[in-house]
Amino acid sequence: MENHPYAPAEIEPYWQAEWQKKEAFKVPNDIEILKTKPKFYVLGMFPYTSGAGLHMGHAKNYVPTDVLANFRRMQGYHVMHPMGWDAFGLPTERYAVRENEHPAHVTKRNTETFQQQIQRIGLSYDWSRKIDTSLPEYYRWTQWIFLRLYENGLAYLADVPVNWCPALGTVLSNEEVKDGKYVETEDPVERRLMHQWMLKITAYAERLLEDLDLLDWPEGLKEMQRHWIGKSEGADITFKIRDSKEVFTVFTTRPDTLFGATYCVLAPEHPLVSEITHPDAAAAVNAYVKAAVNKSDLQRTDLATEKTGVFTGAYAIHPCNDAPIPIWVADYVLMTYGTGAIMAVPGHDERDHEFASTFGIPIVEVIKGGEKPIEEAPFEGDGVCVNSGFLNGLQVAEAKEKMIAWLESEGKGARQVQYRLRDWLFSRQRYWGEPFPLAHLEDGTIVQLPDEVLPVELPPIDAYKPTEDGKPPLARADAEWLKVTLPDGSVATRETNIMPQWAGSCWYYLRFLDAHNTEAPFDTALERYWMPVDLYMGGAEHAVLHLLYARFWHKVLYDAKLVSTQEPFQGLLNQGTILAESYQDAAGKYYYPHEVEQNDGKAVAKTSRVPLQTQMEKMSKSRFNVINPNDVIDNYGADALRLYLLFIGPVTASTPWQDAGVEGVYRFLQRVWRLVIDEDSGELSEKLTDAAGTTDPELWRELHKTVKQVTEDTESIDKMNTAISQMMIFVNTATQAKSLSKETLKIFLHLLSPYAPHIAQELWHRLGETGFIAQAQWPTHDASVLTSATVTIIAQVNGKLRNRLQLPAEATDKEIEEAALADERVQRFIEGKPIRKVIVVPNRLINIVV
RNA sequence: GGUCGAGUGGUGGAAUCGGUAGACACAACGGACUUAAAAUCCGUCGCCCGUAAAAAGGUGUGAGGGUUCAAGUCCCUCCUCGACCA
Repeated sequence: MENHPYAPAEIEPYWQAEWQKKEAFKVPNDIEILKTKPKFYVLGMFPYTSGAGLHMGHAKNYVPTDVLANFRRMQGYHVMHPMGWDAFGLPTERYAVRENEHPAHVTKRNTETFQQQIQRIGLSYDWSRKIDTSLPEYYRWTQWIFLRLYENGLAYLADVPVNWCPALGTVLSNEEVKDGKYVETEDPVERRLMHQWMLKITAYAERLLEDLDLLDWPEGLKEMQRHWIGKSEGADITFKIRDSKEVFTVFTTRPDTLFGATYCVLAPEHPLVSEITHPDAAAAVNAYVKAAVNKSDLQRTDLATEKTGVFTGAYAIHPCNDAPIPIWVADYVLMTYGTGAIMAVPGHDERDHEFASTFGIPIVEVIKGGEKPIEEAPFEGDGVCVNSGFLNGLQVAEAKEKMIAWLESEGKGARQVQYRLRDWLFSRQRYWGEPFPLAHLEDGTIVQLPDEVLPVELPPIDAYKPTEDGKPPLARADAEWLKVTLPDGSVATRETNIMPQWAGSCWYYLRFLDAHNTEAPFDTALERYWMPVDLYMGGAEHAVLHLLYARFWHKVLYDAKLVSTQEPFQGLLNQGTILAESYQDAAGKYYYPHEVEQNDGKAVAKTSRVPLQTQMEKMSKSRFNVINPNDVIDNYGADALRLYLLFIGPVTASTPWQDAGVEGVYRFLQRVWRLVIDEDSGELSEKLTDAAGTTDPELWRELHKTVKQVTEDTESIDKMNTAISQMMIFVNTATQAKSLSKETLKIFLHLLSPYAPHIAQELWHRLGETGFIAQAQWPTHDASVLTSATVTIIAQVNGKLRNRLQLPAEATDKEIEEAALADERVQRFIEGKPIRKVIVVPNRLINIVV
């Protein structure tokens, strides 16, 4: 009977408590002490603290970052590795309304649960730096940074069409709306013009684009950001309108096709529409404009949908040949992109071609090179200009330049750069968010509140919904809060919008550096020491928006000389998602695994016996396939959870969860345990000796091989799975050894410690060491131990493996060739045929071509 | 529809600069131990052919073609899946 087996449930809570009590992972805030060592800042994206608690995706993010933090710490770095809560936001507010609780109470409970769950994983956070974006001591500085944006003219009010959800009484972002419904509740969403705060992120478009080159990010991710910013170069072209003084401007990336423009289109929202529409067409145009307003941008621009539009009865004048071209109104042109008007070239643009075909508008070929006649299909490729006056015979690139030069000289247009990126809609009509530090004077002027009065705290209100007259929930606050006396004695009304959920996460990585500063958002010297973040890791769902918003704020802070780096996140990785089997019936209804049984290899529902489809999908509550990290810890311990998450594949790969795989790493940990502890007695294993590690050269060599590989694989982050493989190989070898040097074992425990900190610490302690192995020095490998006297040379004939030869490491090419030719098996395949060529790859192989 | 990424045993995945395909695990199977089971330990484990058992051989990284002494890796065409954008 084993009386003293590996028992993670006993050792893990003990060491977690010790680490916390002795503040093992606390980093000093004293800049003089910090300067004595190099720094490493590793950050996992902080969680949104919903009531659902920690899920496997969080663990898949926080475990690898923790391994890296442990590793760098042991290598002698000061490591910034903090954790906090993204706590403002709509889900919490909705939950609070449902349960009739204050969102602050809900948040407090949720964050406590999160912290408890995270701590059970044994992550080495410096908890003294914990932040919560919904606490006044934090959002005071979010407001403070907003004022810096405001002062620089980067925040403004505008009437913009927004996604308005009447049921929720709030504006939603485009990401929250799909098919005209709020993604979470399926409540219908309509388009509405509203007075909203906007942030001028477009002013930074070029830098946000260019500075991507400075970053060590995966190329695909940079590409996504570039695409989102969407820079296109072309020209603005001004069109006159026949029988009118009005003109309108279009943006085009294809000025070379101007001669092919056979109609123009104004967006339904374009201010000129009502001005120029011919009285005969007014009724049809008005009706069309009204209908278009409620469609989403996606509905309007989708290539698959039928093109619609109406003719205004008005004509534009072609800038080159004064030909009249009809002006239409169509909803595939958006007011929010470019100028809200286009010149349509059906011969060389897919949408224009479809539209022209539908409405019988002429299609003119101006670039030669299409495979089909221009009436059948548009040609968007490169070619030679035709039917284009002074452009005839030119290639597209030359024609663009010549046309732009001509437009500029004639005063009819100009070179122009256009971005797809829009300004950022920055206000919400909700409660649970940061109030704006602004107020409105009676005459309509907006004034910023002085820094000294921050934070503007959220007032208590009786209901978290808009007022009857459509004002945001904060307008329900009492007069004492709503009225504010300014330094000059005048009285103003507070802004009652709040900031969106993104605001708090735009700068939290800076607050961690100096989390309790009451004088400033952070100390400048600390910022200069720690920034930039060396590795930022999070889910791919944040690849665009969060990262773009945070980069934007950071650049504003940089311009205000508040931070020292152009970019916040030097390194970045997206961890892969965890997949799990899900079960669905023909109607699309999901079933929990415990409701399913296997029948002849096919899944069926236990009660109804209906056949089910089995598929690998991302773990999520709605798919009924979630495995809770805390359940895994209950059964196997945190070290097994950590190892398993890393062992199933590269950190960045999406991999399926398999319960059996956890058993595998659990067995590995048991083998590690048995290397040190005799399970019968609970004492140290009798195999352990005080002899030097070198007394077992074979194991000593395997150890050094392991040191080398674990160091390299951990450093590269994405190879932590093979680091664990090598540790397994070492443990398998050590298990078979008759005796085991404590020296060897202790070196191994260093390697294991970042990955499985609890067991490493416990065994370290049992071996008589004091203190924390997590604070010990990372071992280095001795290259001379790894070199060996003989090497295995692969002998190939015509590229096919025929034998393996053991040869002295210093054998010359000539000697290798002789040995290979003398080999019996090799000879059998040469069979006296003439040798045409011999290739020798040093220390690796020889290939004989016959 | 476009852009990017990926397809390797029954499964998750290894494989440096093009140089031993399948490391390490899981599952499965066989054996030892046990009254029995679990646990543990030892062994087998791509496919084909072959054998009493081996050895030897052939073939094999989604499909087809190419470059090379040598291709999972490089190039071309196609298929499938995923992510992002429209």
